[in-house]
Amino acid sequence: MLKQETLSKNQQIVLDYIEKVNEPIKAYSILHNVQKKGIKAPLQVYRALDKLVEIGKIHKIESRNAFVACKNSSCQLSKATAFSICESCEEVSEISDNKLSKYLKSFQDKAGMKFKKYNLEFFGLCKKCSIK
Amino acid sequence: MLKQETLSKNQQIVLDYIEKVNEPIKAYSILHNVQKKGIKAPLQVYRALDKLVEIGKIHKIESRNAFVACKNSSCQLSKATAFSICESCEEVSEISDNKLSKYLKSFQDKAGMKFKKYNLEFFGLCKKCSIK
DNA sequence: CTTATTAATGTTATATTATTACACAATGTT
DNA sequence: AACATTGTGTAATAATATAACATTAATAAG
Repeated sequence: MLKQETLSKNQQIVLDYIEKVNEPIKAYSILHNVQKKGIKAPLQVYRALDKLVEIGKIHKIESRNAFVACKNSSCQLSKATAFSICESCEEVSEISDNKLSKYLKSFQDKAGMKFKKYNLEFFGLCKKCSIK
Repeated sequence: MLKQETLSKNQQIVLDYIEKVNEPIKAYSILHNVQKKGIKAPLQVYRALDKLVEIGKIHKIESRNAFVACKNSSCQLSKATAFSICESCEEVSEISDNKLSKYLKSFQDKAGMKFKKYNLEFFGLCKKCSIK
């Protein structure tokens, strides 16, 4: 039985906006853009973001302090995320590669510890930027 | 020819402290602890941190906004980092696993893009915390 | 060795990101 | 209805990080 079918008002407003922009966006930028919808304070945004991250609807790009809509239906369960980030134009894409995620999900460290979650961020130059 | 054999005064002070504590530590905590050495302002710490990250002497744990000394001599070249993070006690260890790093260094996304850098953070419970 | 260039420092102020604390309202359960 | 859980609203503040500017130290080039 999957939980949390319905989002609250603020969660839905924030998610709608993040899905609309379709690229990583920062919390205070979200705030500015949803003020017309009645959200007034940072905390209202951060609370919505926390919940949306928790249920896998969005991800946080940790190295950029930015949030992006999830493109990968399986994230809601696995919390296993991978991104490519262009260091020139800051374009970010979510990587969904079965082989990679399989490999990382089953990874054990030298003490045999397994992990229930990971976040991987790759850095380089995207196609456009590498020909400039 | 390897560059940057010698660190500047502030860089050395900050690195010494980070190596001494031997666990992830935050910028303002570093600041408090090196004030007796004459470092007075956040920017002095951040500038040293930037340089130390750049030359691979320390790494930033992005999900925690914290910095830790590098345990892995090859990082200075590769900028390829992996950590395990205990979500209970916040213990962080740098993973050095040849197979993993080889796999990730050669990883290409679906467009064939290769990456010169990555950061991977695994989350779970460490040995101590998992038996509690 | 002196001039040019680059890297580092010192300092103040400020920007950006995120949380605490508290009162209250809506929703779901028993 | 009573209770627990989750979400909201608001103000204040904490924590993290950078901009701008003046100066000094280190390096390298002539």
